[in-house]
Amino acid sequence: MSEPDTDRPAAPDAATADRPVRTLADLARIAGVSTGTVSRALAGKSVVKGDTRKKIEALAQQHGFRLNQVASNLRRQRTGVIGIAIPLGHDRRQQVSDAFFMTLLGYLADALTEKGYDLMLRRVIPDRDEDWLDRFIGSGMVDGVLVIGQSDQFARIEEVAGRYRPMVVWGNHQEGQRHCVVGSDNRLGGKQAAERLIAQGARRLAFLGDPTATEFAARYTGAKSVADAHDVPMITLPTHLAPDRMAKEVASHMDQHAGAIDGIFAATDILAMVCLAELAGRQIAVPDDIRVVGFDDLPLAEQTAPPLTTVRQDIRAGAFGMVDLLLRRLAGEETESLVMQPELVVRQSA
Amino acid sequence: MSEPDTDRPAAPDAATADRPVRTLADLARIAGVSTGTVSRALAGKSVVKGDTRKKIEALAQQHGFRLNQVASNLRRQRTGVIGIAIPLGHDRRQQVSDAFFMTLLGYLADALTEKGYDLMLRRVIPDRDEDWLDRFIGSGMVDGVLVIGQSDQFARIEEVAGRYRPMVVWGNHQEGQRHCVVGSDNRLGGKQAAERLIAQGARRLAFLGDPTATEFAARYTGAKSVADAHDVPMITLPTHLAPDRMAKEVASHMDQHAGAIDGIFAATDILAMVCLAELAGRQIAVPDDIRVVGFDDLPLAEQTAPPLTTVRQDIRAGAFGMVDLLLRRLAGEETESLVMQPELVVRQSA
DNA sequence: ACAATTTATGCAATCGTTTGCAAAAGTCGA
DNA sequence: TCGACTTTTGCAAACGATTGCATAAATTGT
Repeated sequence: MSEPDTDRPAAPDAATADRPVRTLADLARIAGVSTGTVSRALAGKSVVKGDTRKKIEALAQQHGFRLNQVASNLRRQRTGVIGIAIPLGHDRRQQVSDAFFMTLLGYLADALTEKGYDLMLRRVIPDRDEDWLDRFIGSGMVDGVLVIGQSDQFARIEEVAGRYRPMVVWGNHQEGQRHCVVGSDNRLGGKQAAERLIAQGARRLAFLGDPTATEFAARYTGAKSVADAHDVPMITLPTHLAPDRMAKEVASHMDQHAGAIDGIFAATDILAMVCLAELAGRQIAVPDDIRVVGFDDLPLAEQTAPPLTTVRQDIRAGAFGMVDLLLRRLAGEETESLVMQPELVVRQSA
Repeated sequence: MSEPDTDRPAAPDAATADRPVRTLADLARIAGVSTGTVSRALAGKSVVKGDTRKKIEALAQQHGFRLNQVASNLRRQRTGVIGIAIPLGHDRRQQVSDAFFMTLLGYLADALTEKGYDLMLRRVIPDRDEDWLDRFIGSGMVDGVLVIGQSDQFARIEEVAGRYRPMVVWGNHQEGQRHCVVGSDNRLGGKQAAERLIAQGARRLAFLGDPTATEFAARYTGAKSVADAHDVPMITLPTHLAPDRMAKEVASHMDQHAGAIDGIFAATDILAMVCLAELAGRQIAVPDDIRVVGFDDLPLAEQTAPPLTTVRQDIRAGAFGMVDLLLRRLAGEETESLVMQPELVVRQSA
C-alpha cells in the first residue's frame, strides 16, 4: 500500500485492467481529492467545482466505478426499495404464479420502476411465520411495503397499520378499517355478476370459489344479496386456488351439481376458465344451459370459448394507484383508501 | 440518557410501549452486556453462555427488536438477495406481465424463498440504459443475478459473464457460449412441433411469432429444418408479444393467410390461444382445417377450446435448476449450462 | 493590494453490525 | 490454594458512503 508502483508489472494506467477501484476512497486517491469531494461530485451536488467534477466523473467512468448501494443505504437511511409481500395464507398451496397476482405484480413493477424504485419480492406463509410483516418492515431493507392480497391476515395488517405508515394493501375495503387499501368494490362486483346471471334467465345460482378469503367473501355477499332480493337460491362451491387441485375440485363440483344449477358466478377468471372447459367436456351449453360470469377480466378472458362475461377490475389502474398512495405516504401525507368501481364486461358466456 | 427513570411517566417496563430499542447498542445497554455479545447471542453462535443468550433473546423478543439488515449486509458483504433482471429489449412494449415470464418468476420465488433468499426484481430497458447489467451487479445489493430471457442482449451478457460468476440466464443455448444458461432445447422443440403438424396432415405451415428473439429463432429453425426435410413450405407471420398489439396482428395474419395454410406453429401458448380464438371467430375448424401447436404448456393450455397440443417446457424444473446452478456458482463451483428436453404434449388442436 | 465575501474542499463523525484479538472469568487437577 | 487451561465477554476496527462543520482557496469590491 505504501509503495504504489512497485509490486505490479506497472503499466501506467493499468488500473483499468484489474479494477482495484471499488470504493470512494480508491477513486479519491486516484483523483487526488478527498472521499467527501468524490461523493459530492458523483451525487451531482452543486458545491463541487466544474473541473473537479468532470475529472472525477471521467475517472469513475474509466475505471467502471459504482457506488456501493448498501453502504449508501445505511448512511442515508433509505434504500430506494419497496417491499412486496405476498401472503399465502388462506390457501397455502396457492402458487405465487396465480395469474391475477402476477398481472398486478407486473404493473407494480412498471409503476415503481418508473418512479425510480426497485422491488423486493417476498413470498410469505403467515402460519409458518407469525412475524412476517414486522420482519419485513423492521429489516431496514425497504422504504415501504405493498401487500398483495389480505389473505386471512386482515387482523395482523390492521395492527401493524397503527404504527407503520408507508404501507398500502391490495384487497377489500371494510367499514372503518385503518389500513390503506386499494381494490375494487368486490361487493358491488358480486352484485353486478348476480344481476347479469339473473337477467339472463338463471334461477339456480352457484358461487364457485373459496369464500373465506376476504375479497372473495365480499364478492359472495354482494351476489347473495341480489339473489336473495330476487328469491333465487345460491349455493357455494368452495374451491382451492392451487392450480393442481382446482381442476379436480371443479370437476367434482360439476359432477354433483351441474344438473341443478343454471348460473355460475366464479370468484376469478381462472376458475371460470376451468369451469368452462369442464362444462364443454360434458357437452353442457354455455350460456344456454348454464350461464357463467367471471371476475377480473384478465387478458385471456377474451379468448375463452365462449368469450367470458366477467366483472372487470382495472388492474393497471390499481397498481399505479397503490404506488401513488405509497409514495404520498412516504412523503408524510395521510391518504384515504382507493376503492375502484368494477365494471361488468358482457361477452358471450352470460 | 443519564437518568433512565426520570423523564418518562415511568412505568417500570415501559420501554415496551415506545420502542426505543432499535439497535444492538440499545439492547446491549438494557441487557448490561456489550454489543458484541448481543450480536453473537442473536446470531446463535455457540460462544455465548446459555443464560446470557436466553436473557438477550427474551429482551429482544419483548422489545420487538430486529436486526438492521442493511448494516448487517454491509459488514458481512453479503445480502441474501438475488437480483432478477428482466430485459425488455426485442420488444419494448412487452409487459413484464407476459404469462411465461410471470410463471417462471413465480417458481423462482418459490425456489429462492425455500433457500432463504429474497428476490430483487428489476425491469430493464437495455436500449435506454447501456449499463444495466453492470449497474445491477455492482450495486452491492445482490449476491447474484438471474436474468430472465436473453432478449437481444446476448453479446452484453456474454461479456459480463467473463468477469462475473454468480449469474445464470434463462434462454437459449448456443454453441460455445460462455454464460451459464438454463432453458429448453428450442430447436428440438421446434422440430417436434413441425413433425406433429406434418404427421397430422398439414402441408402448408406457418410460424407465428417474432423470429428475431433468440429463443424464438431457434424454435423457428428447428421447425423449418423438418419442413424442409419433408418438402413442406413454411411461412413466417411475425407478431409482437405486447398483449394489445398481438390480437390485432394475429387477426390481420389470419385475414391474409388463413386460407393458404393448414398448420400453425405458434411461438408461445399465448399466441396459440389468441390464434385459436381468432380461428373460432372465422368458423375455421381446428384441427380439421388448420392444425395448431403451441409452445410452453402453460396451465391454461389445457383449458382452451379445443385443448392445445403444445411443446412442453418444464418451467418449474427450469426455475429450480436456475436457482440450484446459481447457488453452486455462489459456492465457487464451475457449472455447465442446463438444456432441458422439451416434450410434445398431444391434446386436440393438432 | 488588502479585507470581506463567496466557493470548494477536507476532516471526521456517523449509519448499525460483525468479528479478530485480548482480557476477564470460570473450571479443573494436583 | 495456585497455576494451566477453557469459556465468555469486551474493545475497537472494519464495511463504504454521506454530511455538518471548519478551513483553504478563489473571487470581489474598494
